[in-house]
Amino acid sequence: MATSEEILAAAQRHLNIDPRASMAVLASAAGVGRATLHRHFASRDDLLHELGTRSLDRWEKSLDSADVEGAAASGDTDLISGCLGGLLARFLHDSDDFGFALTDSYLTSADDLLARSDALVDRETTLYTAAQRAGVLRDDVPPRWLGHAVYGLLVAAREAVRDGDVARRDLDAMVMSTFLDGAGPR
Amino acid sequence: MATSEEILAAAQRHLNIDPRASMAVLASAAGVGRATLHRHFASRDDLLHELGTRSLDRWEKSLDSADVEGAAASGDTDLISGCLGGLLARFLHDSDDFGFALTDSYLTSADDLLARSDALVDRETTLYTAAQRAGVLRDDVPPRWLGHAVYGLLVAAREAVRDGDVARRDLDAMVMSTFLDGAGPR
DNA sequence: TGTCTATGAGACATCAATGTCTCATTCAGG
DNA sequence: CCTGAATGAGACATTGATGTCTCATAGACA
Repeated sequence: MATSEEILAAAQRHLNIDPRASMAVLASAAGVGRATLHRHFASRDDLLHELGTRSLDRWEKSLDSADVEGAAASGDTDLISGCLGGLLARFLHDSDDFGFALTDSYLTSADDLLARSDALVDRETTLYTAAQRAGVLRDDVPPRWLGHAVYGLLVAAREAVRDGDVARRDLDAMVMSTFLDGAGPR
Repeated sequence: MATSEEILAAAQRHLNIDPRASMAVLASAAGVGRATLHRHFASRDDLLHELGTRSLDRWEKSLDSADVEGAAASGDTDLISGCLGGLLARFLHDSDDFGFALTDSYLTSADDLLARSDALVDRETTLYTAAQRAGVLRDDVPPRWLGHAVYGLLVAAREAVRDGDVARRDLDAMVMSTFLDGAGPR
């Protein structure tokens, strides 16, 4: 008996390969009849919305776990620095599961998801701003650009692993180092 | 009388907003009847394939104009450095028009486009490898990772401008500086 | 064993998009 | 003013996906 969780997990896994998979494909990917899939999720939008929500849940949880607000308020260099590193590692870990959500336009389609996403961006921006003040990140660029850069590197990391150009175990350090120090000579 | 060029331009423009636009939508976006659109491009795949080809043409042209092979072969620090800067500026310029091709799965769908893309990646990797040897880029990461990082920053740049977080005129310098020096303190 | 629930298979209607075709109109060039 | 080519509007058949529904069955549990 397949639970909704198992179906979601299978759908997630398969959408990472083919983001446009039909309900029929997703059903068989979950080893479940199409009717059963519809019993768990009335429509494709329902399914996508649930996955989008969980993706945002992860994101939010990462911000919580890293105690973004605490680090930002402290103004402490080491604390902020560690917070950034932890956050990036969490993001990379999450993108293993929810990578497809990075570039696909699910989040853009639903207003409520979009609103939540904006709120999370704001929380994250708080940290970048504090990091700039504390001298952990450069302050000659808009803090939001730093957020975009992190996002871009997550996309890059996903593709790099997918293409086999970088081993997963090297990823965290490589992305963090590229983000902080860039690609210029050591 | 709309030329194929005008139709392609309109389609390109509109696909940057809505990558899933139907033929009917693309036709009216071009100010043209649906039948006329089909007279110019027999199928949607035809249209997408043509746009994908032109996107790759631009990419290839950028590599040509920057004389990637020449710079790589020279081994000269300044030459390679200038080549990299020029290349990045061209990429950013191209992404104004072909940005949708960055994340959408058109290139992945057609084998011939994919093959061309791979070949261009190889050419680009040549430059990164040479840049590492010449001390222009760090050599403690795989050269292909540098390619992915550039790609990721292009995606980031596109979103940053789209969201109004970075002015277009600041983009070239910001992306280049972020790529080379990272986000760490100045 | 008997019952009850969830399931899979599949039929069915619907819908949106695609690609083809026809026909009347328009418009440029002779 | 003609003529002919290109166009727009729209009809049409087809396809693929969606969502609903029915029914027989397998399996859990009393």
